Parts: sequence; C-alpha cells; structure tokens
Amino acid sequence: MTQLGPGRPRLGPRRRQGQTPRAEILDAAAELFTTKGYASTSTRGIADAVGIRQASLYHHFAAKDDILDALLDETITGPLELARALRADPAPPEVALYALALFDVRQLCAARWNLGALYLLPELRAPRFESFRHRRDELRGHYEELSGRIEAATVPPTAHVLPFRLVESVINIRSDEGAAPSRAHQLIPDAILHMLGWHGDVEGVRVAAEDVLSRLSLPAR
Amino acid sequence: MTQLGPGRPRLGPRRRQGQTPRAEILDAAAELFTTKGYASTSTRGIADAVGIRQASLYHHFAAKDDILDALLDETITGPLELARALRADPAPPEVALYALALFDVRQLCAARWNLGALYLLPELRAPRFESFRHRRDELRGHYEELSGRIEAATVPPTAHVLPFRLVESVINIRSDEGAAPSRAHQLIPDAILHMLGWHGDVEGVRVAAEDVLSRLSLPAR
DNA sequence: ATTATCTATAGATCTATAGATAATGC
DNA sequence: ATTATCTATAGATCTATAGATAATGC
Repeated sequence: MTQLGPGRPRLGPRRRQGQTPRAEILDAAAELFTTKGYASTSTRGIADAVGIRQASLYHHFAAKDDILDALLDETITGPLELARALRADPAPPEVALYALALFDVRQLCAARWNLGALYLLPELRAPRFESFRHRRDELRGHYEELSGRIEAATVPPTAHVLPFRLVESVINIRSDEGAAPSRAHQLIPDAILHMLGWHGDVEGVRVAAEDVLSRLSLPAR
Repeated sequence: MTQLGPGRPRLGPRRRQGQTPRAEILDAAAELFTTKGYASTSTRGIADAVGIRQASLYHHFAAKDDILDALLDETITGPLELARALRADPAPPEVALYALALFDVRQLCAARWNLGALYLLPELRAPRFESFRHRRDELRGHYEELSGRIEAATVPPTAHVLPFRLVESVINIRSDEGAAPSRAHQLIPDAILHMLGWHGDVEGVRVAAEDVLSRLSLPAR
C-alpha cells in the first residue's frame, strides 16, 4: 500500500476512483444509492465498498444524509447555472432550450454512475433535502419558461411541461437498459422540438446551440 | 367500533379505505411507499397508519416485500393485458399505441396514490422483484414494437423508445406537482404522435382508440 | 373451530460517538 | 500537532415469530 499522506494507514488497498478519501466515498455512495436506494444502503455498505471501517466515514461526513446531499449538489449545479446564463442570453428560445437539453442529457449520460436516479429517490421529500428540491424546481421552471416561449400553435400550451420530462427520461433509460442510446444526445433535444410542434431548421438550431454552449464556456463534462 | 366479522377487535377505529384488512394495509402501504420509499417505510409505520399493531400485519402478508409485490402486481396487470390484446388486434399501429398510452395515462392519473412511483423504486432491482421486472419489460417491449411500426421518416428509429418514457413522465409530474395536468389524458398520447413525426388526423386516431378500448372492454379504472 | 387481533420479545441490524493509534509535517 | 484511520460500543431501530385472547360461526 502506498502511503499518500498523513493518517493511520488503511487495513486494505484503495478500491475506488477519486484522489481524496472524500471522492472515494462519493464514488462508492453514488453506485450504491443509485442501484439499491438511499435507505437500503447502509453506511457499513459504503465503507466496505471504499475499503475502510464504517466509523471512518464520519471523519469526512458528519452524517449519512450529507453524503447524498453532496452528490445531489454536484449534479444539479451545472445545468442550473447554464439555465440561469441562458436566461440572460439573446439566443432565441428554441436554441436556448436545445442547448439546455443537450447539455443536461450529455451530463446525465456521461456520469460514471446514473446520478440522475438520485433525483427520483422518494427520500428527497424529507425536509432535509428541501434546498435541493428548490434548486431542481428552479431548473424545471427554466425549462417550462423556454418551452412556453416557442411559438407552435399546433400543440396545446400544457405541452410546455414535457421537455423537462423527456430529458429526465434519460435517467430511466439508463436505469433499465444499462446505458442510454448512443444517439440520445441528438435524439432527445430533437424530439423536444418535434413534440412542441416546432418545424423549423433543426440542423441549424443544433449548430447554434453548440455555439451558445461554447460561448458560455460550459462544455459538457 | 362496529364489529364486522370474526377475530379479536382492534384497539382503535378503522382509518383506511378498503373493505378488508388486506385492502386497508395495501392502501396505507401505497401511501407510505410512494411518498417515503420502500426501505424508509417500516412495518410499524404501515401498521400505525392502518390502526393495528405491527405484528398483526403478518397475519395478512408473510413478509414486507409481499406487500410491495401485491401493489406492483395490481398496477401492471391492466396495461400489460391491454398491450397483449392489442397485439392480436387489427387496429393500425398509431391507433393501438394511442389506445395503450391513453389507458396507461388514465390509470396512472386515476389511482388514489401515485402507484407508478413504485416502478421507480431502486429496491426493485433486488432478485425478489425479478418477476415484476419481466412483466414491465414486456410492456415496454409492446410500446417499442408499436412505435417502431409507425411510419415516419422524419425521425430517427431510436425514437421508438421514447413513447413509453413519455407515459412514465406522468409519474414524475404527479410526484412533483401533486397531480397530473388536467388534460394529460390527451396531452401525452398526442405528444407521442407528434414526437414520432406522425402528421395524420390525430382527432380521428383518438376516436378510433376510444373505440378499440371499449371493444376490448377494458375501460380505464 | 376459525379468525383476526393482541402482547412480548429475539436477533439482527443500523447510525453515530468516544477514544486509541499510526502515519506525516513542522 | 495534525490528520486519517482504527476498535469498541451505546442506543435506537426494524422484521418476524411465538403464543395468548376475544370475537364470530357452526
């Protein structure tokens, strides 16, 4: 075992991705929370997956729910900041919506674990996670606002709630099929425009959306 | 307290919908599982919600997971049987898909609790629920098969995975907004056809789909 | 006799804390 | 001195079983 810094050595080898113990714990918790759920995952289970003792977790996180909160925070920050930036941007709504969906889908697909599945955990209704819920509600609001600004008389106005849901579906697809379809990056944003009854030049919107993303220097991670 | 049959009387009054103790337990469990999750709901919590002692649950269900399994079964049976019946039906694919989505959305919206949320519980990955997962996979397959049969060259073939996901989105909408949009019954099936690039007479498809549903005598419950 | 409840409890967790220990770094 | 781990354990659960009890029904 290579000793990398101060502190008593671990009994076993490192098993997890991540430079710091904190990152190792988050990686293990992400896998377990997304596959077994939050309450079904014990702190002992996380510690075993990391290769440390159960009590050692508490040197890095004060409580189990702080681990989940850190994961949620990590996942919502990117899309939420992009959505805020897009609101101040002159891009037309179909381009802004396309860019937001594209970025969001890319992040959901690229993550090592299916972190989006954390959003669907019933435990998030607990007061502890209220602040996360507010941030997610804000993101949802941005989607609905952009969707509502797209002119398409063929579709009823209630349809503006659906684009956000179509992006979310990437989570369920990954969850059921192990991975999202390889073309999801185009598929979902395209489907959003079709669904809203928008029949302009989708190809052109895609190019413009990529432009906006690089201009806002928020490339998908 | 009205004594309705044999057995030692309860200490407290009846609090739940349902004619039988079994139905009362399922009603309470549905509320708790959908709002707090499966693992976060204790058998004591269910018993308290019913108004009986924790141990009394075990007269009606051999184990906690049998309660969840009964709820899952109740919810998947309707749409799955409809999907099987539609496969043997001469209706064109856009009508069959519309009918299936309409029925499914209606059931998801009409249920007293948001039972669809049970489908998304991470605990369902456990071997215990394999048989339910198979039935759900079959339903998903029916959606994809029907979607693939709809001719619409404007959309890539991968899009056939999305109609099922758009129906599922009713679950998330109910979960986030307390209720589905009042027009969801039309909104989602219509959006599915638009999304697939199908530009025929949606009005006519809707009428035909209602016809198919009454012909198969599976009105939405 | 059968049924549905009750009381009591075993045994297995699970989270979090207290305090010891073994490294590094100043 | 600081850090990251370890051992040990308290106290609070939680699921499921054993066996008693109080109704109805034959």
